[in-house]
Amino acid sequence: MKELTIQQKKVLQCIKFYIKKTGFPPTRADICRELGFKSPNAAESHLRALEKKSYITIENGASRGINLTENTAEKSQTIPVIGLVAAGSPTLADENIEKHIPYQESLFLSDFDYFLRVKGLSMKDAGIMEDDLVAIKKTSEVRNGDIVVARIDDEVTLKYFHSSGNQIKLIPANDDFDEIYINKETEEFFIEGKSVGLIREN
Amino acid sequence: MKELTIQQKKVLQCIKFYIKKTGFPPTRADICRELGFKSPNAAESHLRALEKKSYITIENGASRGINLTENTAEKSQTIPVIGLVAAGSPTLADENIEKHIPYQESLFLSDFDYFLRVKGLSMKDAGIMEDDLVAIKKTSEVRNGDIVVARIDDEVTLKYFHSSGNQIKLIPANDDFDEIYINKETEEFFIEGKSVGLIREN
DNA sequence: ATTTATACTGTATATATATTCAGTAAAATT
DNA sequence: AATTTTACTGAATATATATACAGTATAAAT
Repeated sequence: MKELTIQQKKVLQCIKFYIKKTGFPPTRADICRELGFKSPNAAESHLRALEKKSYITIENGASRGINLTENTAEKSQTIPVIGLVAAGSPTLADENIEKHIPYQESLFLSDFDYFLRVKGLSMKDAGIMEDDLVAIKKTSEVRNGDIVVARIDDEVTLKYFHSSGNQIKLIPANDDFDEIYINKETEEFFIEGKSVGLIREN
Repeated sequence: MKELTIQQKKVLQCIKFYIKKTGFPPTRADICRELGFKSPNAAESHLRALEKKSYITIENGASRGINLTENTAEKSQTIPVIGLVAAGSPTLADENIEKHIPYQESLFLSDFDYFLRVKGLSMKDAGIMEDDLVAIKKTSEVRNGDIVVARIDDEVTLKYFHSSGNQIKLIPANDDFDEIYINKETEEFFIEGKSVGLIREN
């Protein structure tokens, strides 16, 4: 997929927006109106450039005969799947994103920001198995008993959360693993988010 | 939403199909071609009827200015959630359907037919917990090791499947539960489908 | 019993629209 | 240094398209 110029991106965005708004693609004149061009040929040439780069197809002779390519058409929103990397927090940076999966609003009861790919079996008694995708909502407002994504010294982990006084307990759901105790005052600690759902692809 | 006549339904289907195929709505002439009308006014009148009944909106003067109404536009399909009822098989009959949840193709690796709401903890070591939604694909082609929905004497259960010779073993993933042995020849037994994924809403 | 909606054919036409041609100019590529 | 791509203006035009008008006929609603 060849890169688009800034203007070409604007035209493509304009087409997408127009379709979203009206349900049908724009004419050359419509594009000119939206983007301030004074000649329909300005739109025409951009369209042909977009066609050449395979972002759209054009049905010759048909009015509004613009069709967004499969890659170009906005599918239902997608949610990134992030690997649980030992070092570094789960960011939405490209290099951490495993893939995107289609997302439907109201898939879970709460909205969420990304899926975390689970490594290891430290939460197996909570029914969270290796390679499961845990839906994570980015928040630091968590309650005792929540399953949270916690970062301690650049290490990220998924555990039950329990706080009392200055002490935070991170509790695994597996007897083979140990509880982690953190002193709020002295130790660096951060809650990335909490689990609001789970998907397993098997 | 007023009822449509057979012809109006055909026209509406034609519009939907055309948009799916081409990415933009049909002209009056396109509709005539698709449905065999000889006058563009046949299409025009149907369109105005559909507009009157609020199935579409028409932007006057614009070519292909047809827009499917929110209700008319096909949303993502929904998948039924079925309770694991002790007696009786999970059918798609209305009385068994708990609710529908939005479905996105390619949510799981395989397609599937319904979600089964899990009762009990007989599969807890497989990470399947109470109230989880197991995505079930209706099939009787299962392999050893698959998690299957089996029906024995009108009782439905979710277990690991293992077959050897005339004997079928249904194995729970919980030491508190017993394995079930079935003789293919003598006992009535039926595989409803197999698990291809899981969703947990928490 | 009368009106309205459905379901078309057939003709006509104003205009909406794609598309070509002729230019200009700067930036990027070869 | 020469060519191609980008990024437009401006004018012209064939045709794609919506839409009105004149009919015919049957079914449904009031």
